[in-house]
Amino acid sequence: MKIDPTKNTDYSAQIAKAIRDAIISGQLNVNDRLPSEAELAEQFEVSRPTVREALKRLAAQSLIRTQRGAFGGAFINQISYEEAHSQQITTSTLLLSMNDVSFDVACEARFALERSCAPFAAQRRTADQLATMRAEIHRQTQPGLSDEGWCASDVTFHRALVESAHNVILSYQLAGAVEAMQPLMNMITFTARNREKIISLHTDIADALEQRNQQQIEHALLALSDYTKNLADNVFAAKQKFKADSDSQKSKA
Amino acid sequence: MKIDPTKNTDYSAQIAKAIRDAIISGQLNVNDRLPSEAELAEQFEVSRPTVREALKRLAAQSLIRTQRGAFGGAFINQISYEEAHSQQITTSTLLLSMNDVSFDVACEARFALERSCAPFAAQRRTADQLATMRAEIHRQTQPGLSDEGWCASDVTFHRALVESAHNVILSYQLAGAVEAMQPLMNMITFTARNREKIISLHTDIADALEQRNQQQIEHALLALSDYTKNLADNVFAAKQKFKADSDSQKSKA
DNA sequence: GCTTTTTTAATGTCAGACTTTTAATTGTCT
DNA sequence: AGACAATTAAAAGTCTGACATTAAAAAAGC
Repeated sequence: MKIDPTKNTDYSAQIAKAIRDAIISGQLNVNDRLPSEAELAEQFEVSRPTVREALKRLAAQSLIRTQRGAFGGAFINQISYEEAHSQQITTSTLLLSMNDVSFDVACEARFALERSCAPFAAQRRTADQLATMRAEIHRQTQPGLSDEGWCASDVTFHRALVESAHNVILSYQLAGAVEAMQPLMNMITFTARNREKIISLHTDIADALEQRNQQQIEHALLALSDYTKNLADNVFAAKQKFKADSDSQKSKA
Repeated sequence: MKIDPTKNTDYSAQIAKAIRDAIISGQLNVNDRLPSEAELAEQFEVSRPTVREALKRLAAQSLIRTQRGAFGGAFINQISYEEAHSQQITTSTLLLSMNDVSFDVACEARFALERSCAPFAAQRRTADQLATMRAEIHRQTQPGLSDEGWCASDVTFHRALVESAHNVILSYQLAGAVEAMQPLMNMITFTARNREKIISLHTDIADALEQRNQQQIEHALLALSDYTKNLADNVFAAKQKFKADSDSQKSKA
């Protein structure tokens, strides 16, 4: 592994790439120890701070972990679902917030993805997940529930649905997608009447799941998607109207 | 923004987190310039190398880009779909390779996710995507096609299907998931007869899409999933048998 | 007014030192 | 011999101060 001084990227970026490639290609295995920073510096013919910058880049992607002290060093990290998940959420959240994705598109994607676990959820759901969903529906009916509490309960409900498919990959992908879209979803405040409607759709989903009726789950999810989109459209239209009104007020004054 | 010297994490990690949080919460906007490394060092009361390590962590996540020269510095990066996509693939690929996920689970997830775009694909597909799919099917019928060529064509085919849903979020999420699972898929080598069957299923999908028949698309995808799972089971069973045979050979000798 | 040169402010890199942490080793006592 | 304490060494973490390289802005020259 060598670096190219003529390339116009940082040494630290090149070194990070070299090590990353070695990990991905399997030359370095989980829990292997990298050479010490001093040794790496010698190997790559750069200074220790440069090596350290490279290692920090890898640490930021959870590719390595470091340990101080004798027999410490940098070790190849076994990436866990949790870590991968949280990284994915950070990335997706930023992507959405920085590229002003329309609510409709996000909402459509969110429920479409969730729909993909319906056939397996219908087959494999356990009493456990069903109980969680019923409990969350009950929480949602409480009149004093705050907006944050409502949203949190919503996430728990939908996560239970996803989990009931009993497929770790699906759970990982969907949980990431759903959670990343949460900030967008939070832009809507739900009135008591809105909540009532959503609770009824949630109940439909839970009932369908209990009866292992795939089609009905999908149908309810689609309805939920449409209803949420509609709600959002109204919210944004109202905002637009408010803005227009205040503008005309200003021009009068 | 200050850091806590009593905490037992690195200063560079703490600084990176502080800046990351400021970006996510919207205190720092796209294309804003961070203070220079020297100024940050002063603000956080650490040395410049420490600040640099923090910045490299952020750069590894494409949260910032740096520019040299006068009036250069670190700027908040607008993360693009492409970048987010490639990051996601790296993460997911590593996750899969390090946690020996069973082929069945991955395969199931892959086609299930793809299924989620069926209703929109049926509605919104254009001649463009259909043409791409037909072209790839044609390529797949060529007898001299290598294994790599086959897989590449497969990816292009399925990506066209996903794109035909015309939903950027779905495209982003699905492309990431599908691509991450490609290494697993590549573990199977397809015989001429296998290919024939898959081509016929691909044709079913393209036909269904042309007729805008959602149900048929989903049906074909499910069939493809089952067929692929079956193939994989046979491949692994054969490997197992081979291993058992060679083991008994050894014990005889 | 346009081009060229100079300045300047920033990142990129280096060398060397010191601090802190941590595990292995060695030593000591029971 | 085994348990506990002191020592040692190797490693990351941090700091200081310097120099190299870039690139934009400002100044100089035409």
